[in-house]
Amino acid sequence: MVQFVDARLDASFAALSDATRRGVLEQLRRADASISDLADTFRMTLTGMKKHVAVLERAGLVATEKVGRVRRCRLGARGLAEEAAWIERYRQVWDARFAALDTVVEDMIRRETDNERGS
Amino acid sequence: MVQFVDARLDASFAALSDATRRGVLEQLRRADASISDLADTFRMTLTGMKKHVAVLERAGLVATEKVGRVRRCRLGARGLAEEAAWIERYRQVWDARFAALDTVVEDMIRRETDNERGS
DNA sequence: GACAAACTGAACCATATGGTTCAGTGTTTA
DNA sequence: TAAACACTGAACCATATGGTTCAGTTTGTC
Repeated sequence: MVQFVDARLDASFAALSDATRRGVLEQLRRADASISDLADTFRMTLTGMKKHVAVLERAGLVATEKVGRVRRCRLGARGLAEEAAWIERYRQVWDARFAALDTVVEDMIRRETDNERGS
Repeated sequence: MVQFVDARLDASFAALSDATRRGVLEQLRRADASISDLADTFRMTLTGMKKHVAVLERAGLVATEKVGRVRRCRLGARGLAEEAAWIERYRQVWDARFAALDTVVEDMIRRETDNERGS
């Protein structure tokens, strides 16, 4: 199973590593849109935008549906729970370090004021 | 400033989009390591691993320091706060949707049991 | 001083990415 | 039915990525 999670994380982090694609998610967060709408927003050819949407769709972050001649794009059902969890583990490590650093600094300050009082 | 954040997110999400590099972070989370150590763990040439470390370093996720003939690698100071915040915005959207879906489902179930009781 | 260890840099390779143009196909609309 | 619209697919291009080998350089050890 680990490999599946790995592949999924590969796909979604790769999808998120492009500013245009993050922008597309931002736009879809507000409202559904067609490929044309998105291409227009990001001043890009339809073909170019379609590729970006395909990347987001493969990662499960966007879902699309053809309605007449328009392809309606909306946020996908998958969410980013795995990704959030992965990142959270690291945030904890870093937070812990900063907390440790804080303690050291506080200690230093306390000792300094003590010395001042003493002298 | 937006462009800086954008470039940073590009770099860090791209860095995270490779299973080997996520593995390197996992290993460094437990203990610092040399390029050799990491290359050994992931059965890769030194040169190959050095490139991965360079990617992580450019993204600010890893910091390195040459000590004698060894390059010591450890988790970088930057953390993943920006990334966590970015993802969190989307998690909220998706959570809200699932909550809404839950309400609908609960409603359906309630109505069904009411009907059963009524008939 | 000689040799091994640990890294570094250049060069190469196959494949992927982010974009384009161009030539379609199917769908509305006048 | 003709024209316009929205998309789709193939082909192309430049550059990036993930790996390798090979030939150094620096540092530690006997």
